[in-house]
Amino acid sequence: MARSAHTAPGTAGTTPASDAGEAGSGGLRERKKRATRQALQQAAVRLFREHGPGAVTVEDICAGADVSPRTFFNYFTSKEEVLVPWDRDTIDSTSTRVLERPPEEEPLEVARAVLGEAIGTAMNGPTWRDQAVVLRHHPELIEKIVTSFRTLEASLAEGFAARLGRTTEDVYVRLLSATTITTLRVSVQSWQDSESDESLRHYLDETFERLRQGLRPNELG
Amino acid sequence: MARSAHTAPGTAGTTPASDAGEAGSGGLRERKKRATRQALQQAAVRLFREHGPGAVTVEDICAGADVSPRTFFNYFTSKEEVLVPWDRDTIDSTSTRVLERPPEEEPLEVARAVLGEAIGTAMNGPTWRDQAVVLRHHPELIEKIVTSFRTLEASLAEGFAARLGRTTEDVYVRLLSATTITTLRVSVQSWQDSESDESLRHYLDETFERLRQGLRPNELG
DNA sequence: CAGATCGGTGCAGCGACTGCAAAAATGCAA
DNA sequence: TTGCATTTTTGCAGTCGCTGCACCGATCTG
Repeated sequence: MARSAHTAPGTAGTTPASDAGEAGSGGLRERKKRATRQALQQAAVRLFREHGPGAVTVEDICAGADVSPRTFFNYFTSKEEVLVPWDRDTIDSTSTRVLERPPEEEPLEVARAVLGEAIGTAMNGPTWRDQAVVLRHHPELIEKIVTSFRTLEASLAEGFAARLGRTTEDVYVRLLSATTITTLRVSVQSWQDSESDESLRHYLDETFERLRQGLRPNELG
Repeated sequence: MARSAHTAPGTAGTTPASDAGEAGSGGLRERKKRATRQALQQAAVRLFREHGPGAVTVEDICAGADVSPRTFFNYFTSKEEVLVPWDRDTIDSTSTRVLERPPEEEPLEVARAVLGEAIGTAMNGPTWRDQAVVLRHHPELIEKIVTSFRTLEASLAEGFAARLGRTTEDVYVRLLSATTITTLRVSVQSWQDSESDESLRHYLDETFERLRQGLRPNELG
């Protein structure tokens, strides 16, 4: 979510001098918070996968994670938010990653690279596989987490605005950000639906190449 | 909504031999249903605009439309669905409109024409202006009606699949449908946000031209 | 160890949304 | 007009997502 309504126990200040690493850094509180969040997410995704999201209540999830139902909403603003594949760090770093790409690189190429990284990071998360299964079997849920796509889009737009010397309200910046995020969505979905074992990379390459050619119906498949 | 969960009093069978016109055609039932639906929508949009969507309950809306609260959900599946700018007819006809475009026309051009018609129809609706105001002041609500964009996208995809001799699962068909819907969204939003009195048509032309050029950062603005 | 801070919890409540079955409105034909 | 079938409206009761608030206990800081 863009700006969460809660005090959002997790997000206030990043740990001081935190190595961008992964180990159990930070104080005891930090670690416990991470543990709680992860427990909730894993319990939720597992239950979603087993019984279908509609049949799982927040109460069930919290029972599975061994916390109070009230606590769930200290971490997620909605039941379905546990399915969001990228975390705040990924989203925030997106705008700077756009800036760090080689200056001569074309915008489309920048987007492909940066979004490729983002989804790659997501795929390394502990719940990616289950999240993907759930979303594939219940495509309606994608609508519920569309907000997370928009925050990524916004971060991307920030990066492009800075990179191109324009504003985030600029039509070209908006169009670029919005269509490439959409392209990411299409790529992931096509990849998930495919029986073949083509890599996601393959789909990303195809879709972005199509975009680059102005969506003309030409040669390939 | 794609398939509404309800018996959906409105949608079962279109009036037999209904002229695609607009007058109060059909039997008494048909007319009353249309009236009820419109009363609900107008009351809702007006209240949303006056007090903000968060401060308006379904009960309020139904009081304004003089029907039982239960009835609201016979017509809309969620409170926010009253903000959807296109109706079922528009969505359904989209796929055939795609097929009816001149055969030599390029896909992008087809999309621009068909979506331009769709949004044009929407703008002629009695609640368009207020809907636009509400959505402009409360962009979060767009997420709530994203499903309606997806149904339009699906209809578009059907048309392109037929037109191009491919399937709706084809990556190119998906990409084409998804990105052009996104482009429509960007155009409308930019148009709404602009102070100038450029026509929506102007924004549609610019964004689709950008798309056609492979989203390259060139000359213009 | 004392006080400040912060996450976890219970509670009480609002409001969206649903299924069900009775009631009212409408359509149709005798 | 009357009777019957069909469709829409309504009330009711209930589930569940989600929130504000106030309290408690764990953690941190000095």
